[in-house]
Amino acid sequence: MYWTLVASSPGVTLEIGRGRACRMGVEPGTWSAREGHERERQDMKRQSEEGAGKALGETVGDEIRRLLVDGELVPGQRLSESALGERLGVSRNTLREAFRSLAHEGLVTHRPHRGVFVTTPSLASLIDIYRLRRFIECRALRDAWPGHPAVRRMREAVDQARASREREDWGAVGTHNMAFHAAIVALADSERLDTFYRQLSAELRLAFSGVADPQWLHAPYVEMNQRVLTIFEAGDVDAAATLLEQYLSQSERTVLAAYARDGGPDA
Amino acid sequence: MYWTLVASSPGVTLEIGRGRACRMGVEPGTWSAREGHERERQDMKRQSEEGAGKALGETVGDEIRRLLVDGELVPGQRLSESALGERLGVSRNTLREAFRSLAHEGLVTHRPHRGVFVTTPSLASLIDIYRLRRFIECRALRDAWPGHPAVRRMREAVDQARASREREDWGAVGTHNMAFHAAIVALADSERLDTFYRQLSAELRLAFSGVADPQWLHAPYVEMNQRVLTIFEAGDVDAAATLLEQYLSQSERTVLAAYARDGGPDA
DNA sequence: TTGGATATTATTGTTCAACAATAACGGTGG
DNA sequence: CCACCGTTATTGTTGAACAATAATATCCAA
Repeated sequence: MYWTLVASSPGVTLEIGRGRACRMGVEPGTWSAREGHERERQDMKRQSEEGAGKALGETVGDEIRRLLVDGELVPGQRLSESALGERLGVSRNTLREAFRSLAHEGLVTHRPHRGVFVTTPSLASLIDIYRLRRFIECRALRDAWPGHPAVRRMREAVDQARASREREDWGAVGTHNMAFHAAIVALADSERLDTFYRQLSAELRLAFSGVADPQWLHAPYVEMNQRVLTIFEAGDVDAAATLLEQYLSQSERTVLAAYARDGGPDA
Repeated sequence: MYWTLVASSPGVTLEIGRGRACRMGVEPGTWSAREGHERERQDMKRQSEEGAGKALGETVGDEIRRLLVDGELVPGQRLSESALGERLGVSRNTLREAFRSLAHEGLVTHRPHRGVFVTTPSLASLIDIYRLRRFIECRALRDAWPGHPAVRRMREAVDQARASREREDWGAVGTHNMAFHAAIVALADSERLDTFYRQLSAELRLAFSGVADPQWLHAPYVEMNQRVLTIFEAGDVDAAATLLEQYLSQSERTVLAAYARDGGPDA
């Protein structure tokens, strides 16, 4: 059966329905690397080929996100369109599209005619982010259903953080700690809230990247996460939420102090 | 005083400091209209000239946002790059950059190789949005300081909504009602939360646009806003928050019913 | 007629080259 | 030290071109 297509106001068309299924045959096109950074450039292409229907622009965005959390790009850095485009093997236009997404997430800051810069979190940003974390996480924990699937994610995050601490892999400890909090937010069962929280995390991570001493930033909280989880699983959600709030306030003080010392305005 | 520029890893440069101020002389370039939609095209250009350093791409995004809230673009519509670009007088590349921002806000949905569509809010989205509204607004109201400047915005929104109701301008009633709720969120004094809520509002507005009968969607809530405000100003924040929660739940039921009737899957 | 495979077409994805516009830089002269 | 011009590198934007793909139309056989 076929449905008809109804045109409307100029510049737009209204899709009513669609026809039958279609074939999916794909023949990967050849791609020639030129000079320098060939590995990364091929990675981009391959990822885009394997990724199910994802546009190259989005793949580039993911790659830049990775460079950010890996600390290869540090706050304050200017991202030159031509140079970064060359490095990633994409054109300026494609890169600019990726920049727009990243700017919307707050990871980079777009200053017209001046360029795109890795966002330097301000003291006000940190305070704002921590206020929101208390706002969101505590409420999510308090209202949670103890049997929620995300509880399992909380448990896994704590275990993995502990394992990473044994290996003294402080970066991984930070990652798993953050996963613990993301799981708390997931208790609220809101897709939009999860997305929002992911942005907050990414921005917070930027602030961490400037701190000289990641061990003290992450290690102490493994046990605190464990305690929150234990109390929560015991069924005393109010106590768990209260503890979480104290915990977040303490974390905030630590981060603010470290920021003032290492990652301040003189990045 | 001049600071030096320090280069780092390939593809990026690190800006340490900057030189002196610079002149701002601007000579507006000529721009030739060709055929059709000349008014809109010139509007874009003029706005971009007047706007302080805003890139044309962002101006285009704002324009599309306007078309969306004005109902000129309805959910489900496909936005052709060439046609819409022609209509707005911008190139495809510029338009695509604007699309990326809009997609990130959830206003449009990007389906690779298929095009950009005005987002059709699902039932699940509406439920999610309303849950978040209760989550955010009630807490913001409960924790608010009664002397907060946003209280004045709440009052103004109620007054303007009432005035618009007299004129039977239901679209404006909806706008001011939403401004009332945005003001409530502003009580929390969080820049990020405000941005997030703005997105939720925009998405909700999309859902409204498909509803046939805007009067019943907006008119009843003018008085409820008034009551919430009165109780809040009287100092009983808990009662105000409780009333707001009931109010939001009722609104949700109304919207869901209207959605199921008018704006359902058969858009 | 039905169903499935193949060709066609319109659109998106991406690159490239070119130019306009601008901010930063360097110098000059007071 | 400051204000006033050129220079220059970068971003902003365009248009054309081509590749890649989804949707459509065509065809052929059962």
